[in-house]
Amino acid sequence: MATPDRPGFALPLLLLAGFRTLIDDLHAELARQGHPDLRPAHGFVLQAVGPAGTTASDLGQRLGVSKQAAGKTVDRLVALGYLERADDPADARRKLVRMTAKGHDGLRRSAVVFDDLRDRWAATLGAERVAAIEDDLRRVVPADVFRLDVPGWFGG
Amino acid sequence: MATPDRPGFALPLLLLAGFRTLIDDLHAELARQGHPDLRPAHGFVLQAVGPAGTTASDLGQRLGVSKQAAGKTVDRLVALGYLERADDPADARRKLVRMTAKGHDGLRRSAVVFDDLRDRWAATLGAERVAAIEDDLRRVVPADVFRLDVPGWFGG
DNA sequence: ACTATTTCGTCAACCACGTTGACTATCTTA
DNA sequence: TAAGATAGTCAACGTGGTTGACGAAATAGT
Repeated sequence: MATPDRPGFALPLLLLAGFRTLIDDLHAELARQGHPDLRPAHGFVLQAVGPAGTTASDLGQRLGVSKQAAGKTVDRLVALGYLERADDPADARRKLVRMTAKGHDGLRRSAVVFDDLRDRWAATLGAERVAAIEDDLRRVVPADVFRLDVPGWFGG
Repeated sequence: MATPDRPGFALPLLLLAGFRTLIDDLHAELARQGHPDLRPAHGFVLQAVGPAGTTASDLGQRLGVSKQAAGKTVDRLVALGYLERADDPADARRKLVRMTAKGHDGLRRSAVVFDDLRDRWAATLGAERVAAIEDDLRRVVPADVFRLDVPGWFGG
């Protein structure tokens, strides 16, 4: 991870490397646990769909992409068995997007693995330094970079 | 940036958000400074090409992608005027990939902007906390996640 | 020196993920 | 009821990646 002589280059590179390390470890473990075709982007999507379900347009807004892009991603997740579509009885235009049992399983396992990876970081760095990284990043990241604040997540 | 109740989800999200914030700010500023069509991926590529130039195969290895993917990316950057190809007099198979003056300019400006953004983080968090984030991430990221350690970067 | 192997670049086909524009069907509102 | 906003979809396209195949050129091994 040697970086150029300029100090500013290291920070983005290290943030990306940290993210990629976590994601790579997550998906290696998920593949072992029966979810080999879950891709990095899918976790965000499942999370944005939420336990209550959504529509493609709303999903696009939550993820910050167009409704068409969201629709195509839903297509893929449906083909993989993680999501399903259903008609909205109250609005014939709408198609509700819901997680299947497989979707819930994948998301639940992701959460467990992420907790585990965070513990591993805490074992190396100390719990307070991991918390400090999170606190610092929260202070420096605009509140609207991601709007994945779907209430009720894993609340049970 | 509210995240699910599970603690482990916040860390990857915040690392990604931090990275994206820096990259978005960088490219907004680069667009203002005459490089509107420089994309996030291009900075990594220019950096991997280095002042001495490379070949597409070597570039692919440095970036961890196939030589074909590297070749296509070079095509795009050549079309944009950031890179140029030249025959290797010592090996007729090889085609040297070099940065143009525009390429050097873009990379130099990127470094300046990144330094500036890091200073802005230091103004908010304190210089020692930014340094602590970098140190912590270095300890937890495997050494081979990125091999962009091209010697001599911005050394002159 | 000649064959065998490796390496470099490229072509083709494909996939994931994103974009914009256009269009139909449906719901809302004035 | 006519007009307008919204949901989903189709098509075309761009970008960044993949694998497989292939010719041309360099290198290794008799």
